[in-house]
Amino acid sequence: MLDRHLIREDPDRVIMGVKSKHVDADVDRIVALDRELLDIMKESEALKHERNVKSEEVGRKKRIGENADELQAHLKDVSNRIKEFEEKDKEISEELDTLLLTLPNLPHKSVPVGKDETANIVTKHWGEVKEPFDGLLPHWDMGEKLGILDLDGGRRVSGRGFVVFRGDGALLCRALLTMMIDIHREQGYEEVWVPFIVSRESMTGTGQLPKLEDDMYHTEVDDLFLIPTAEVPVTNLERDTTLPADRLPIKYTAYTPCFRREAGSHGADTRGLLRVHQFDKVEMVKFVHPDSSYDELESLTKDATDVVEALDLPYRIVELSTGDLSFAAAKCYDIEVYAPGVEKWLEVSSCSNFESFQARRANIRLKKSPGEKYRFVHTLNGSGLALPRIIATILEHHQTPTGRVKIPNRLVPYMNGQDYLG
RNA sequence: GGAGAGAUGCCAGAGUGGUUGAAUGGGGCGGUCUCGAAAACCGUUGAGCGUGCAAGCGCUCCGGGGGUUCGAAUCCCCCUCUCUCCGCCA
Repeated sequence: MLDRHLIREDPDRVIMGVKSKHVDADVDRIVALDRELLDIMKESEALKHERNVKSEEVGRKKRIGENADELQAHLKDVSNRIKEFEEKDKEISEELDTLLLTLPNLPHKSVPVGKDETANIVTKHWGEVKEPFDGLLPHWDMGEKLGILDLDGGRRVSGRGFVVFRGDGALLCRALLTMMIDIHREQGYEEVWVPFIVSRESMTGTGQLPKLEDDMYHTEVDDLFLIPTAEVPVTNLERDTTLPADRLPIKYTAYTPCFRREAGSHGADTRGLLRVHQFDKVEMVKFVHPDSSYDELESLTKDATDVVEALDLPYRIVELSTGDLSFAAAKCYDIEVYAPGVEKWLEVSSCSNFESFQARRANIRLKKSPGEKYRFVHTLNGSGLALPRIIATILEHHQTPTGRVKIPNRLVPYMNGQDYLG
């Protein structure tokens, strides 16, 4: 949600921002409704003032036994007019609120302007991209060969886009999750374990709804949603709270499965582990003081890349352009690892600053000191990391010409001491 | 799923139609006292919106929504949540 003052005072900036994200939203209509609402409010407040003052007079007269019939009749009329204004107010507010939810966050001024991902900027490279050797298998073949990945099993149980890990593959999942969480705990995050199914309010609070409803798994009878990311339950942990500045930053990390219908995405990029309907992920979420959120974004990104480095995987950081930025984000870095089997950079983490966009929707305020104007905290989150593509990359990057897969040193203790698969 | 009880300010807890935005206590903050601290005493302490350079003024908010009334924290209806008991169950 954007600040109504901003929309009121600088509609051009909002229009430009919305356009740069390729979102179709009627800002002019919003500005007009906002104005209309203000006018209604002023008139109706004047009437309410009259009602309050004169009602008190009625009370006073009655107490001393005076007749107040005439005054009461007049006030009846005032009350009816107030009611009319309130009906109008309600009608317009509803339309305005609906429209406000369709407005995306505005990109930060540092974000490269561009129409899509071709305008993204690579800001950092780390590690050596591996030249594919003869016989290097893509992860789906390697996984099946090692007996740790069962794509048919997933299909049989749930359908296309679901996978099963077996034996050391399942162990690898647990090992990765535990290692990641341990790293984040060392970095100062509190580990939380949260519900995987959430209410409509929570989905709206972080901005998935109303826009992305088709991408969610939804339980009809209870109107609950399977989470697409831990961002949703963890950010909503602080919904409707006021946080004192000295408690910030608050840093949470959580493992959750993630459920995505991925409506409409089929084809080349969906093979093997590249795009699945259910996957596991460790997430970091931060609630920070609005003045320091961009510093916090840098450290969040660093916290995510620490994990990639612990896994000895080459990566690059991509700064997303305005056209590639998600609905709620003001700025975002993607972390991509290179998988030599599929010869692709795979996105394994998105680290975003949402500024006050989510906090305003979810009503997460900053406790103000006396005399200060009230503000919302800033929220950020980043994956640290998403499992399937990390596993795919491990199976490809750490694959040896002898047909085995080397376990990164840091992960070995979590694999019960095992240093190779196969 | 059934029965009952409840939801008030940072917390506890009064308040059943007319100076109640809200008693009282605790906590927080400021002060007096003290070398300092504690104790004691005094003062202060909710939020949002609108308007204004500001001081201020106005409106709204006692879980949420609707209703009755000149006037509602207080009366009526619906919903949500919490607690207790019963049932069911991993």
